[in-house]
Amino acid sequence: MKQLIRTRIAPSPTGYPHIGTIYQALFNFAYAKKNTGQFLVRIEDTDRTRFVQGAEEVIFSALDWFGLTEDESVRKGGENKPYRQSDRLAIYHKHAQELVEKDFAYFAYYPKADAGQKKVYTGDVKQQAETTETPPNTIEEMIKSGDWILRMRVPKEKETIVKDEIRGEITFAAAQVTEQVLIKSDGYPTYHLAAVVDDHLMGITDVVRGEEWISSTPKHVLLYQYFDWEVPKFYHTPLLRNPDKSKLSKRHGHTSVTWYQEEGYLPQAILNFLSLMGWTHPEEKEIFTLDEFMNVFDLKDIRQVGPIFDLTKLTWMNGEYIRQLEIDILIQLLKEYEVKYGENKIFDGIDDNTVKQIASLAQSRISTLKEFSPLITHFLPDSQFTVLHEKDKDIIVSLQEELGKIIDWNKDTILEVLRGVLIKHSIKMPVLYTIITGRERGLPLPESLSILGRETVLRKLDHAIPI
RNA sequence: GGCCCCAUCGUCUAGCGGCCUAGGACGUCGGGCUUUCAUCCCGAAAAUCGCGGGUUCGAUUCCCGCUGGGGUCACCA
Repeated sequence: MKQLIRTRIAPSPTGYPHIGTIYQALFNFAYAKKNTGQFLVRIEDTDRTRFVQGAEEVIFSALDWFGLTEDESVRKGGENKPYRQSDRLAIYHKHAQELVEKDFAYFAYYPKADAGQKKVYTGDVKQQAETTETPPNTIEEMIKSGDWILRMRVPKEKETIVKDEIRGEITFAAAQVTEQVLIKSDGYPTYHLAAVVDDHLMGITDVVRGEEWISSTPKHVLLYQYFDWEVPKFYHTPLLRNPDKSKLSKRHGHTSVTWYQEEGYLPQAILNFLSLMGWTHPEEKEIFTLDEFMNVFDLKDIRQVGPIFDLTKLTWMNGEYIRQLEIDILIQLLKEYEVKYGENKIFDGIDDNTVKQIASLAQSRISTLKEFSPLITHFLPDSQFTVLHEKDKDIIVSLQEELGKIIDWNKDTILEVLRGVLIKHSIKMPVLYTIITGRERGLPLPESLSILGRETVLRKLDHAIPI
């Protein structure tokens, strides 16, 4: 019988939701769901100095936005609760105590003054400060004192072999594995202890996480051995990169999910794009749904090269998704977007039928929801047709006269009139387009004028007084 | 610096010893359609497969070295 697959992501509530977290969530979610397993979310808030109020909620709403909804978590509950590490302190203490008793961990003296110091790399690991104090006997005593931490022991001679399902076996010499702090002086566990304990207790079978964790995996393997627990399968995915090839960061790229929302990207497009970072569809398809992805993908096929996150290609893909949308859905999305992020109340005072026509014209011309509003400004009731130069006055007059003669007001009759004006004044369409709309590109003119309606167009032309 | 991971067009990538005079996509450039722009269609440029050694009848594909890039060496995750 096949073992039930359980995966997880373990984000820290330290700020906005990171696109890298979504990248991990995608693979974890897809792999679990593909195997009718479960995908859980555990909140790793053991570093209270970096804790950000409200960050937890934003993580969940981001997951919902992408449709990567978990089976178990703080908000969903589940058999393995609690799912927030700060609520599991007693569990970590109990297991840490077990390690102390088995002599797999020891107390090290670290006066409070040293707390929070980032070690400057010197080649030596400073294991503990000089002291004549007697070490504590239990975790409890340690926390009470506040000057001690708990470190794991690492066998001096033995090398540790880590099996990565994507990269194969990786061997680490003992000297490379530091005697990692397990419990900090404030009683909170470090990631290493907490993650191992939780992954085991929560029945995680497959750990899918970023490449940055490879070098600390031997510590984790050692801990599993100390506890005499089965080691889960590890998959280390490549890291998303900035254009300068460094690990994707705020400084050089866009890492916040919020940013993508504000820019008008669609979650399906982002997911599709992300899935192509380090993975290829067997038929080399570029556009596919999350369902299709789950069907055909395999964690083992993930490449090991850190891909550069190319916004240009994402934008193209987003445009593809927008073009595929049913027009009513697109309108719905545009409306929601404008309510949340828009500045112009572009949909006010425009009836549904008109909105539909405008949206249809815009659909092939926008790549993000954000691009819609600037494209249609000339439809706004108080917008004005622009005339930049006195020399164009004659053209405006011709337009007024000729358009005024139209009996059956539609895009074809309008186009015919416009053509006549072009010939009369010996100008080309781009010139006329700019005279009328004040811009060089945008929605097609005959259609736009047709939608605006004869009265409005003539009125606007009236107001188009040369400066 | 030690250790670990990695290395095909500018970018995302296909390739898993001969089908490769290296394929696709984005982007770029040119053309067509056309009422501006876009969509759409057609075409082009773009990788001496990082370099050097092997192994082999034969290497982009296997091995080694070098170089380059990335990650990691916290009482952060």
